Amino acid sequence: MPRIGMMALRKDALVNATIGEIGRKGSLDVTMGQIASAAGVSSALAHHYFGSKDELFLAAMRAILSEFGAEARRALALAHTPRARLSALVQASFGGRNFQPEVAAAWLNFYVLAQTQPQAARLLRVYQQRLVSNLTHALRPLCADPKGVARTTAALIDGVYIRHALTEAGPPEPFAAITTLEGYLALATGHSK
Amino acid sequence: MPRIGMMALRKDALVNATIGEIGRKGSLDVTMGQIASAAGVSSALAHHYFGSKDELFLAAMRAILSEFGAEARRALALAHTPRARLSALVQASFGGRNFQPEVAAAWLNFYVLAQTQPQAARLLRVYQQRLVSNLTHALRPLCADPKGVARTTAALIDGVYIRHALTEAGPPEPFAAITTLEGYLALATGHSK
DNA sequence: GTTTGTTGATTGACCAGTCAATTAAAATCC
DNA sequence: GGATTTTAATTGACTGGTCAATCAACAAAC
Repeated sequence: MPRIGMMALRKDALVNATIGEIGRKGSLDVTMGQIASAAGVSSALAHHYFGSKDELFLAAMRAILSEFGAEARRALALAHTPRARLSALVQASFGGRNFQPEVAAAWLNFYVLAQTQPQAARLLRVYQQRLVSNLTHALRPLCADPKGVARTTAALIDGVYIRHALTEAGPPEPFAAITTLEGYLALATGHSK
Repeated sequence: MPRIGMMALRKDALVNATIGEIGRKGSLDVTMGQIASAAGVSSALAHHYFGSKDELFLAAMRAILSEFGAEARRALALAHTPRARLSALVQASFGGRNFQPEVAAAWLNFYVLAQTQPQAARLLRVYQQRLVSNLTHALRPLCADPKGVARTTAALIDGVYIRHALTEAGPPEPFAAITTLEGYLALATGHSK
């Protein structure tokens, strides 16, 4: 079996399995064994590659965060006006794999993890600061208090996102979430999408 | 030792200890032993009165929810205009024991519990529906889309609340939170506080 | 023959829930 | 009012099970 280059493959599979299992179970109370067998390997291998459960969780969190970051950058690149950049950020928050129920549930659990794990807290702070900073930048030409509106927008995104994670609806339904955010932004900037 | 009437006393102490320990630890990963000794009793007694850890958690959740409900009712009773009722609901959300860091942290964890425990999910749904319904009622004479604004307001409350729980600030600082909410409501209704 | 990948078996700790036993207040009876 | 029976309160000790982490060993590619 030992073809070389398995490491990256297995790490990926384990990270995805971690997100999946946390999402499915809706809790951080998943065992290394469950994660490992969801990834098709033994629990010993998960320890071999990640060292500890905490580090595996952090890796999963980093994966989600960087996936969101990539999506945000992609959407921002296509938007050429400040107003369009706002909508791009909203769409990135509520689109793609980021809005699938299991990922949303995992995200909620990472919020909890951040209360115990300093590293998780750091990751979350970076994400939040980047989002607020992006929003502020886009809002600067559009309203009088860009920073305040950006903070409110970020909080609203979190709130809507969490409500979505809780009402474990079957199919992801981002329209309502996006509409809510666009409604607020139209109000706060005076510019509709 | 067996003075009668201990039951209510001990149940209260255990429920408060549960909230306290979950808040302190920032996670549902607290043992019956920790909770019990924080309440000054043995873990066997906690089981004796509550039967299981799940039921103790549910009791703690009910305590938080009903405390919030009481505060909301009290604040609503003092408000005699729709606009004042809105502010009363905001103040109840961000005031009192409800906004103390440990309670906020516990609240966040109950969100997670609601993904596993059907009863916890039910409690949370009831709270959310009541809040949206109260907000809608107050908003009806103030704006064109009371239900939509109510839902947005509820999501914003959740988002702001959770950000507060995460940035484990030392002293509770409700002013910023209330200002954020009042800012949105002024925008959405055209009426400042 | 060395490196990389992989696992089964094991360990050590921890924990929810149970139980039998103990205490002393309260209720009932004479 | 004293004796005794019931009942509430309380705990220490125990159990069955779970799980993260370790380790020694094996397999196959290089």
